[in-house]
Amino acid sequence: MDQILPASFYERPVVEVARDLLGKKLVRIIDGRRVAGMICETEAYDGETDQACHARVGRTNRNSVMYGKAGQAYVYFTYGMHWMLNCVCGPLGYPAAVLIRSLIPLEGLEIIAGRREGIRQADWCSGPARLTRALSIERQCNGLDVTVAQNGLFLETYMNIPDRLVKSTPRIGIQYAGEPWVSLPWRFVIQDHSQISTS
DNA sequence: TCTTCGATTGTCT
DNA sequence: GACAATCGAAGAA
Repeated sequence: MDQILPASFYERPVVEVARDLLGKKLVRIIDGRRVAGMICETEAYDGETDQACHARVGRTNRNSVMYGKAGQAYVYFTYGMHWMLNCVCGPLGYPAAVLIRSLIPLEGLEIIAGRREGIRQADWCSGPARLTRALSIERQCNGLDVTVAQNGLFLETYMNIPDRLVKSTPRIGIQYAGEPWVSLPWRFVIQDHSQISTS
């Protein structure tokens, strides 16, 4: 049986957590029903020194959740229309989070289909703003504890992804950050996920 | 108060 | 491949 990831999972260096989040299941309860997908792409954002991280400007009202306890959702609005989902990591008071960039839909497909009408299934959750749209994740999810089921947003164990199937690359959309931040291999993707079998 | 711009996406050429 | 959409956060004035 799949288990909810505990706070201790997130209380580690954010780059490690980003790697280990691959193959986990993101679960959202919508109208009492499970809607879920396997995480296949993540990015790590690490502290105030990381010039790509929102915390580079220090603590603000927007990014304050990142400074809080590991295992919370940091959900923010950008480009005037998109919501992004992150998981807060590391020790209390240290701003770090993992951006969830894509999912493979697994449960509640008919609900996702309704929310992503007219879009082909391969693109339902293949982007950070697409998956929040598909799973109905918006402002009200900011700060939620994702280590308990009662908030309707949590992560579960699912598959273990071996290193040979994990690819790391520079992060997307952060050209403004400058070196070394634009080049750090802090984006993780599952390579060729058709090869993976359930364990 | 005013200006700039973004951890993106969908549409149009 | 290029670009408009769209609005709140952050910083300057």
